[in-house]
Amino acid sequence: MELTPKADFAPRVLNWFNQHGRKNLPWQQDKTPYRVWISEIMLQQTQVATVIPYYQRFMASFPDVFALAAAEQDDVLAHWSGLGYYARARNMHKAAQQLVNDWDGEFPQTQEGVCELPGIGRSTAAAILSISRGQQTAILDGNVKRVLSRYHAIPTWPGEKKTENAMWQLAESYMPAERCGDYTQAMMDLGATLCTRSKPQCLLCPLQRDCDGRISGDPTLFPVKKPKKADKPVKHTQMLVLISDHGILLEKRPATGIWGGLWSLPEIDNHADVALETEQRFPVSIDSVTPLPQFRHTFSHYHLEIRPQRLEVQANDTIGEDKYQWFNLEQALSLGLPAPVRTILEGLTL
DNA sequence: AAACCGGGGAC
DNA sequence: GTCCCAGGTTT
Repeated sequence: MELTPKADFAPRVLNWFNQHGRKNLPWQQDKTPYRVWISEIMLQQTQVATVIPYYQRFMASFPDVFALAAAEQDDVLAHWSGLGYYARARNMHKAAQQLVNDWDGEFPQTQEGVCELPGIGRSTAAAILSISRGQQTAILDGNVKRVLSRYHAIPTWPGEKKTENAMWQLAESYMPAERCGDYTQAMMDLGATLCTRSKPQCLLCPLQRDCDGRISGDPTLFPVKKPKKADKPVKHTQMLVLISDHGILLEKRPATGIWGGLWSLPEIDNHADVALETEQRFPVSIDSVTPLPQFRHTFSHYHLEIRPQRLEVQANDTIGEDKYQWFNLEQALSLGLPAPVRTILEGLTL
């Protein structure tokens, strides 16, 4: 995919930011890497209005990376309580300790370095470095993806690797050499306030005159939706867990096809009567039948709903066909088993 | 209920 | 490297 940058992009965005951008949010004062970092993590998951009080409480308790690193995890999580995504708070806490231990509490100077910290990827690293240090590193968050996919009427889903790569290239080519932090902030503001998912305000947009998405007549066609993955068909089966004095009965699968050559449990049609079918197929006498919990196993192109049935039986030590064999549980678990079969056997209490 | 979200982690 | 998930929110 090839996308050609257009002229005069950043100046228009920056000029719009001068007039309409937000400049008085708490994290826009004293823009240290630490303060910008915390704000970016909070803003990844939550809107500005909600974040503000959380941010202020957080900064009051953990004013710098040393305070955060020294804090108890429970205390950090308490300050996060209500924001959700607690893994991000745990990552932040871990990253703070990494910064103190490995970097004397200073953020690395390179994007790659910042990306080493847990919870910080390429885009968040770029936001931190551009806003706090004025470095020329481009972000590509949801806002920027929306702006770029509309401005260029990008016809493919941004989740595709090649689309995403092309968008990163565009993002970097538009990042100016001056006012890098303002530009990053401007792009986020543009996406959040004008170029919104629905009802974009094109008439107020500094990019309207050559925005291919607007010119197409319907900017909300972009970014194009994720292709509906024709949801996988669901198949159903019953697996027989025959248990006798000789162990558990396994069936060797044919060499080719699904689970080729593996030892599996005998299967019967989902609607078949378990006792009837079992007595027809196997020379056994059934003492009891117990349904085990049903569960789903997913393959690349379908789901398999498995209903395991446990049967206590009396039987001879051989079934009469080579492909069937009794194994004790330990032997069975040492075999090559399909994952769902292993799951069933591991959950068995004999 | 369906899309979306950045990063982590499995493969 | 690539794909998919966890754990949420917004539309």
